[in-house]
Amino acid sequence: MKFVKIPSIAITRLSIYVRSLELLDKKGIEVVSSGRLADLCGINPAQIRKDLAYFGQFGVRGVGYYVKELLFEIKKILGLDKEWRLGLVGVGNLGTALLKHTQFLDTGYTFVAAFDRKPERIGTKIGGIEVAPVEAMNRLVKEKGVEIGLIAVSSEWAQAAADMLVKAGVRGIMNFAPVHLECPRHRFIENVDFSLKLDALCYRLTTGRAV
Amino acid sequence: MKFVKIPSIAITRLSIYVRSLELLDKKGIEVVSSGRLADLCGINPAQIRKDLAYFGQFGVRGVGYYVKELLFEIKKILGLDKEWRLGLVGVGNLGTALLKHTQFLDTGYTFVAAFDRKPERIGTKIGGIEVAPVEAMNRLVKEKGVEIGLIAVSSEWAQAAADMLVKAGVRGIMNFAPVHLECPRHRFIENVDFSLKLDALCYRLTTGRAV
DNA sequence: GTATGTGAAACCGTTCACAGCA
DNA sequence: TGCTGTGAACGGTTTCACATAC
Repeated sequence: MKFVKIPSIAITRLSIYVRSLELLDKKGIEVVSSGRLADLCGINPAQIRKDLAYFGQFGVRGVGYYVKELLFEIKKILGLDKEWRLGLVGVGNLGTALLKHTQFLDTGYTFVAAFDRKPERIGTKIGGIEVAPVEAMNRLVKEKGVEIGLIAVSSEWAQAAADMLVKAGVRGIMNFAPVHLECPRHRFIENVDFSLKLDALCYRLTTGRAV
Repeated sequence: MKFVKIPSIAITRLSIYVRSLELLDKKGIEVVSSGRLADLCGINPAQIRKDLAYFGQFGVRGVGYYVKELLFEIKKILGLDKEWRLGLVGVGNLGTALLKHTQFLDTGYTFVAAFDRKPERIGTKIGGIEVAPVEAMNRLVKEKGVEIGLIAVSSEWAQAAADMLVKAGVRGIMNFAPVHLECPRHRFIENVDFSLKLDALCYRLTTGRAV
């Protein structure tokens, strides 16, 4: 077994391939070359072959890749061959939108719990999930099997929310607050920070640079 | 004048510096070294100095950077020394959350228009903005001076929304739909794609790799 | 013939280390 | 002395080009 370092961005690209492959599969297309897939994703064909090579040999020389097979393999690599249970912290505007975001339903993600600090929100039902007080987090995370926590609270409370999730045993966190969070080793945080993206857009519009 | 290529990620880091500098400024701290700022942002000090060096010399050797001055300069570089007018396309769950997201108010962004296809949503007022039909886009973009368009429609409609915005004269687009959009030259698109981030999180949780 | 898989080269971004200056 | 500004070294990612296999 060879140990090669896998660029973290390669993982993101695998997700992009999954999207295009699902589209091809829906159209009934059975075989795809790295060149064709590259066009669909806007990525260099050699890049695609290299990304796949990190994990094995999935293609047939002179032919290409079988769509269903490759889709299955990439999903297995990413861990998308199971259902993931999500817990939400912060049922404000964004949190509510996430709970109601039914598009999660076709992909392997399901909300199983939602938490908030504010008493007036406790007990309300949004997207079929009853909002619980943060004090119930330890218990509910275990009961419902929450594996990934989504943080949709204000910047000031985001770190506290992360700490509570970690303490309750959650190992993966998606943070929507525009702030850098700390977490212990073997816990993972991904940040979704759209104000950074807005700023980048302003820079581009101001300078005309393609960045 | 020297032409050096500026890494696009450097622009994102400038936004991060702005956040930390605003915090320092609020605390009344007047001078900061690259080392101290590096600690706050979780970034290498040499990286910070290099990022700033792309745009000029803002520090004082032996002293550091004057917080207010550096803040002013970086904001000018990013184009954040003005108010930016936003237009929203798609007033569903996410779109509604964005309109109500009052945190935009303290940063230089303001929503001035919102559009939707669905007749039942037209005319409703959300976050002080009246929802208009997409047919009114050409007129309203000019009237209200929309500079940046936010796309919060489903994947199927995202490209159509982008085309309409571009046709109406919008040069910058933030796309929240999980799909790759095409646009003409000198138009800029930034994608906020949290399903890619979720997938990356699953990979990390599955493999235990820090990526 | 055609498309994959992969070493090697090119490219780009980060970090080091120190010269330059207050 | 202390910290910035920056050329050079380093490390990682992307692209090329071709051997390999169907």
